[in-house]
Amino acid sequence: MWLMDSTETARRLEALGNATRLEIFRTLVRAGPDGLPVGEIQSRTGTARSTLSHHLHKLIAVDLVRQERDGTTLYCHANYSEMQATIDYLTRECCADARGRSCDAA
Amino acid sequence: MWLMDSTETARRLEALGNATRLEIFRTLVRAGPDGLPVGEIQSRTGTARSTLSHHLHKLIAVDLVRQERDGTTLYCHANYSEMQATIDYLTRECCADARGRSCDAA
DNA sequence: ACGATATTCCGAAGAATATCGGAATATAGA
DNA sequence: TCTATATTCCGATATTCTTCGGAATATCGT
Repeated sequence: MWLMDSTETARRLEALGNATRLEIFRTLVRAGPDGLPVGEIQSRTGTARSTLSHHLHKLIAVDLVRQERDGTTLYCHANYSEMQATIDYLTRECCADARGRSCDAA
Repeated sequence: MWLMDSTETARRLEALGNATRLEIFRTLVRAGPDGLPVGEIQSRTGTARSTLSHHLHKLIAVDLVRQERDGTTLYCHANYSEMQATIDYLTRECCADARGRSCDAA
């Protein structure tokens, strides 16, 4: 099993650490594996098209979102497994002390 | 049980979404509940004092870190329960689709 | 090829961030 | 009170981010 490193995690948290992008990502996650066209994200979140494109690219750059073209429309999907890997990192590295005691067990 | 909201989560992810701050936070988490003096974090992470102070305040502002004075030294502690609440938010809102299916179950 | 639709790229303005060295502040001990 | 130590605040710079409107690009159906 591949374990994420600190730098990559920071890059992903930075990507999610913006209210607009977190909302975009949540929208994609809720949409399920089939994803959503960019235009649909646009109308659901009310983000300007160019701004949305910019934010999507930030999420794509850290592999939390993927795009797939179908004709003229681009479908965006949340990358569930990479998101899970990120959460796993946080649980493992940011939630347990040196003795491996988890913070929710305290 | 209090559930975090999207805005607060974004603010926390932004705080952790910087390689230097993530390293600082990890250092505090590993140190355990007793925490560490600022000077100790400084020598462990090699961050310049003023920079470290700046970053610590960002973490404190989102309640992921707490400080407590003992004489001339300030002890910093990771706030485990708020970190856990943040991870819970991610698991709940960013890792399960509309039917509540979790991404690690896929 | 043309028109309609979907999306991205360009350029730009303003705001926020990361980082540092050095000055200022607070506390303890002699 | 004086000195030493611990930490924060100040000011400054270079970089990056957010956001937008409009132009450019890609694809489809006719």
